Amino acid sequence: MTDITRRRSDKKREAIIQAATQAFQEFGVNGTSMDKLAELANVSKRTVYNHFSTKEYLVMHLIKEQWQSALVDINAEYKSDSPLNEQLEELVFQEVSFMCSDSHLELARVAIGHFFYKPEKLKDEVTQLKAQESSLHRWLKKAEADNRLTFEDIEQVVNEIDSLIKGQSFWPQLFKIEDNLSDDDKWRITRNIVAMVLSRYEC
Amino acid sequence: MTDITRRRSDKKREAIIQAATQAFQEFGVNGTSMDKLAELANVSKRTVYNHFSTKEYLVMHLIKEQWQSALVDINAEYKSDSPLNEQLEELVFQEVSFMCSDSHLELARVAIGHFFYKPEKLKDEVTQLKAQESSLHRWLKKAEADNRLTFEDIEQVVNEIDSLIKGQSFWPQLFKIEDNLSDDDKWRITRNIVAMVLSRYEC
DNA sequence: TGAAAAGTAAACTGTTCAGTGTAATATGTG
DNA sequence: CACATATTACACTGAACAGTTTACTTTTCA
Repeated sequence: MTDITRRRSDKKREAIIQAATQAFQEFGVNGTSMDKLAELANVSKRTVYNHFSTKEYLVMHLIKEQWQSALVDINAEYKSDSPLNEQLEELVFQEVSFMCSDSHLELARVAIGHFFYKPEKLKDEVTQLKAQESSLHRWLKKAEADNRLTFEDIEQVVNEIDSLIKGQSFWPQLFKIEDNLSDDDKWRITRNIVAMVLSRYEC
Repeated sequence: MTDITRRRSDKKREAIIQAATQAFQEFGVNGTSMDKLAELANVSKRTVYNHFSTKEYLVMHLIKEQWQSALVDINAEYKSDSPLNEQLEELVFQEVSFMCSDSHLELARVAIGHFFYKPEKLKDEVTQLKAQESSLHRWLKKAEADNRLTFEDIEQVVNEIDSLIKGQSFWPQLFKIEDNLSDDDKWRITRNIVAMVLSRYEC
């Protein structure tokens, strides 16, 4: 198989993925027939099936692919010589931005539409997502060890911060109840969250 | 039409509603065929259609019916001679209990399953739900007028509290990621939320 | 008891849709 | 050119499913 052949094939494949990504978000997996999809991708239905043997494979491929591209490493080293609010704002802003990013929302929409009535499967996938959230975890631990924050249950704190982030930058956007956030919005939300957290847990 | 006739008819109707409620939660609206439903209700398919002329009518009936039964009036009068934390805890506890009640979760599951890819319709329904949330609103306003709380944007505060409540007593339960909450859990969550809010906004 | 109301079983219609089979065509390689 | 690989058009299968029709039975009640 040569480069050029592969290139044509890859273009078709790309078109399928492109169309599927968009259609699944807009109409849902169930609302998108393979015929419709092929038409949107400007590709014959048979070609779709040559690349993805079943609809389920296509869906799973998309979810995993988008997961990869959505997974931006959020990292913020704890610094004992820098103000807490600045550091935490930096971290929370990254989380807020990630949560309301198109790539993450799109992924969440497809995944939820696909898994909503398959809670066992959903649980597995969510477990993976949780790995993502350990950066905040680590930062809080170090700040506590450094005697600048005090709390009893770190899981509780992470939960609270997570709730504040998602409640303002994820759930409303997921259901298209609220518009996308501007950078100003994100910073405003971030500052309020940090102010709240520090007023409660700062020593 | 006499009482007894109505009684047989009503029993059938009740069985249909009962079966639909359960099946829609478990398998989703799309995952529940009218044949399956009739079988689960121990009723002929035709009888289902005699009571509900289309599947859509049945779905909407259920959503509205459950909405009614779920809508417990949450009320807490602001009292200037009573500690803020006690009052707010009472109020937040009511909201937490409502959010993670079976009736509310069931409603949310059916509604989200039904509306997930119809954002326009969803928006309408959510607007109605928001009326529910004005009790917290009123309480906060009075506490501020009484100079015991200070904040700039009340919407912001309501949003934050709402996020904290739902992030711990609604979303995880909705997706069956977390088990139902015990009363102890609810109080623990409530106390933490109130402590956080007051540490930030109490004068 | 007999008429009206409600329910039942089962076959049927029409549509949507995932997935397949096939024969023809296009594209690129050696 | 000859060969291999991809793509296409399109007809087809088989299943699921919303909603209907029909011929028949049960329940209620005047």
